Amino acid sequence: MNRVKPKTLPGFMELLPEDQILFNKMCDTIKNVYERFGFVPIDTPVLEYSEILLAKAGGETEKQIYRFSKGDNDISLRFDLTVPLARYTAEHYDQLIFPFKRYQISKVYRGERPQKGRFREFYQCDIDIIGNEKLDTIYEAEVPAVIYTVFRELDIGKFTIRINNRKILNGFFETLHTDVDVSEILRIIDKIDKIGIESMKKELLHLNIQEEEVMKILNFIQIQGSTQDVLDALQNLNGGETLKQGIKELCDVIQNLKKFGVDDAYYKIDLTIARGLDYYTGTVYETILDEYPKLGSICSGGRYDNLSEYYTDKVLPGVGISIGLTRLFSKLKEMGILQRKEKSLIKVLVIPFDEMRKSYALEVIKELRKAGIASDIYLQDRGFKQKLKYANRIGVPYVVILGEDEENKNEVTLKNMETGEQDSICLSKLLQMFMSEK
RNA sequence: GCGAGAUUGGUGAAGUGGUUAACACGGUGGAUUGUGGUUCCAUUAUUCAAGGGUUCGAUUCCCUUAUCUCGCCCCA
Repeated sequence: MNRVKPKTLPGFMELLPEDQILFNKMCDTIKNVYERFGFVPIDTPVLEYSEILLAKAGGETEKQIYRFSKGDNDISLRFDLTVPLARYTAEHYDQLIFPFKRYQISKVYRGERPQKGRFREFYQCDIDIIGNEKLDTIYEAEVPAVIYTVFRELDIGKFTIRINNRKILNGFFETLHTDVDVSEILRIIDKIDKIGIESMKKELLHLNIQEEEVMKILNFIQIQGSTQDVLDALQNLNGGETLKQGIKELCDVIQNLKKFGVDDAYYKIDLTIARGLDYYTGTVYETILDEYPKLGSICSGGRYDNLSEYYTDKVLPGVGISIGLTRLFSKLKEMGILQRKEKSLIKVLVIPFDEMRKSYALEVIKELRKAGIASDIYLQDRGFKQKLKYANRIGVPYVVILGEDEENKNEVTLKNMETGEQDSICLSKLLQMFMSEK
């Protein structure tokens, strides 16, 4: 036999059941909050025509996309959920109800070099709110309100939603005397947390920006303090319409955040947030865990003016955000923030003592399941010790033992696996106990 | 795409130019067949990524290839 060594592709996360249970719980929490805020679910194909995904033709995207042909079709794996959403919205425009609030939790694929905390297959948990021609700016505050609720409920420690506005950045850079492309500068500014202010200064000078202008940039992005301090400082800046507009939007968002009930300890204005994706045109967000800033952004997004411009004439402004769940989960695991271990989801395991007891045991499990109690039955013919050992390993809290005595008396023995206590009771009492516990 | 390092069983790993490759975890079986998580015993890699070379002899030295990890780029 020529055996193939079992192995998974690098950059593809695979979990053991106990971790998968944890992962799914996080997923459920996120989904639950999304739905509570009125987002409807959609699902799009993993594969799309390459021309759809590459319509925008950003250089990086093309390099990282998984692309292949099958017959005459040029096909690619989706690398995010926003581009498929753009296509979806354009394609089903006439059947959608706007503002269209949808969420999607799905896997995406990026063919890049895997590294720590970067995956080639990972889950994104997206929400977007898309308007038909117009979208009120108050939605730019609702999105962080959703994120605030999600991370509060995930209970993974104190976090900060950092907020900025691309119009402020663009408006500010208009006032500079330089030919350098704004996106070049933004890219460097975005890296400040990673490389520090000195390296950033060097890189800016390296772009042939005058020292005087570089100092202006540094002074600008170092505007800090309380939300009110930053807003005041911004009001004092000289600039054109774009800057003014950006500042107004930022003020609105901050005010509305309060109305949505977001605790002001959980967000702050951060002028260094730029976001690489160039489709953002207004408010942008990034979220970090306060205790683990090195982890980087666990969730980011922003406002865009025209989602589907490559697919339709309709103007569809929107705002959205995405949680990179796979990375978040793997980091949280690595740092030991997630611990609760459950190897199994069942409440009770039914163990027939011997072969003769199987039909009685099946009778009992049928009733448990009918009553909606998550339960399982051990059906392998092995020693009784082995059966209990199995129960112990899967971590089930209760075991129901069925032997000759029990069957004769029409009872069951319920054993608490933690304390070791056990008691013989009748079936209806057993059902009652678990039903009331639910 | 560029740069650096690694590659020993199911996992974490120690190790050496020379007859049987530590140790730990995990797995399996057992310690008077109606009671598990502890303990004890047994067992668990003819083989050190693949191919070639040096050598009496290589898992250990050299070369090539492959793979992986970590940076850069970019990003969740």
